Amino acid sequence: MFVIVSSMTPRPTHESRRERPAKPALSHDRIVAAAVRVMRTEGLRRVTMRRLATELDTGPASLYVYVANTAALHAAVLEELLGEVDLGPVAAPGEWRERLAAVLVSYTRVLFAHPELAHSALVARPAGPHYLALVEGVLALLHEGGVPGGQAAWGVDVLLQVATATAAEQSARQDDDAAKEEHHALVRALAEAPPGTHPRIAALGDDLTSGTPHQRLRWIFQAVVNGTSATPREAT
Amino acid sequence: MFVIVSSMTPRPTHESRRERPAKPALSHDRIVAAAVRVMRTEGLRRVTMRRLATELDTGPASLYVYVANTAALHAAVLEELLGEVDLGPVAAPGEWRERLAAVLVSYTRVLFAHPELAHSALVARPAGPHYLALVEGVLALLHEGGVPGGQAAWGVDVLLQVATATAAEQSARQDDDAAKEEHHALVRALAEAPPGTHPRIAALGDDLTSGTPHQRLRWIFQAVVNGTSATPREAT
DNA sequence: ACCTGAACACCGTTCAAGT
DNA sequence: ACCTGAACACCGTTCAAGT
Repeated sequence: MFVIVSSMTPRPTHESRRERPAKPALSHDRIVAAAVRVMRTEGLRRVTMRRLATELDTGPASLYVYVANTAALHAAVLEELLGEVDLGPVAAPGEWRERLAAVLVSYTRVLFAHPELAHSALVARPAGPHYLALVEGVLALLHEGGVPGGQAAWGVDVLLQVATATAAEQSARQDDDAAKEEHHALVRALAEAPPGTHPRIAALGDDLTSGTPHQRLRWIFQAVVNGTSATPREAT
Repeated sequence: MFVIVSSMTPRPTHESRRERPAKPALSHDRIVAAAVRVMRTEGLRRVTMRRLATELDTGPASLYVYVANTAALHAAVLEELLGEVDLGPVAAPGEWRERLAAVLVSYTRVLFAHPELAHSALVARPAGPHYLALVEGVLALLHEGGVPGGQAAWGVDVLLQVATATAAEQSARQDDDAAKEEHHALVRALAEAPPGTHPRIAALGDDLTSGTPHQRLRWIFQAVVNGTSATPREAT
């Protein structure tokens, strides 16, 4: 029995590494996996080179062999998370507009779950397989809806941008007290704008800030899809 | 003559302050003014509590009497900069769509000049007079164009959001080598996507990344205005 | 009330030196 | 080639103590 156990234990390559299990080699994948882990447990704010170095039991300088900088690290985390977007509606039956909205809502839901990530997604667009699959899915649905190619090509960008920006905004408010206060200040400023100098703001009143985030998001998707579908590229 | 000069020199209130001119008292305005100064000369990245404290010849803790945190500071800088947006087209003659596009282009131009600010503008919407004036101007033009109030109320948000996000993205690429490389990676990934799995991306090819930033921006504004104008709120 | 020194708890990134 | 220690040059924010 002793013999069997002994034969199952991998012999360390170097005598000097006998004490603990050999430290697994660093790699881009291992760093990103650690980053996702830290983000889920401590938030993206803690996904720093130094924190990750600690997590991987090394020094911060070592990470620069595999990751160019902090922004690239965050982009890689986003690409990983994008795997959670439900692209099922692309191939499902039903009205194309409804299915497109469903995909975009799924995308925003993923970002909502990770507020700070949405913020970084606005600047650092990922270029990985999950992002490409999302773009392909949106394009397929616009194509099915008869949207001309040139318009779809530019429209997909706007749709994802609007979805990302909305998620970044809403979710920042969700768990940041200062952001919440800032939003209240805007609502108040809009409500108190003098009709003399701000007739349109006064005329619209509460309407400017009406609706739930979900209602607004649905309308925004509809409006951008309609605009994309109806606006020829040569118009300008 | 000696007497005259002497009488023109303001007597210091306290003997102990005689040596140098009295340090002017801190205030929100003085802090924001210093922040704008530092941003123009060193970039928003240097607009930190500590840098500003140095600039104002005090310690970082002192600033917290007037500014809640760094995000609020950046929002105040943005509000200040928004004073540069040209709202002339609002009251000028001409086609309303053209004038609306002109206002939005002016807005993005201001943000383009200060890349990092655009980024922060996506999260921290200012609530100051310059921002209100911009919202009022956009609403006035949508009203002139016969866009129903409810749609204009929600549309103004989308228009400013899309303008801000585009500025943040384009301008980040403008002066950040890493961001430039990231964009190239995306262009490459789109160009190399296999037609088998990504038929729509392959079909559109270069079209996905075609056009100058200005051309794309013009089309985006047109499309969002068209969508806002054509999409009733009860649709969803 | 306003201001501050000092401290706490962190950052990103580079580079020469090691294996 | 890969990895690292150590250093450089910074951060935001709080709090007890002073004026």
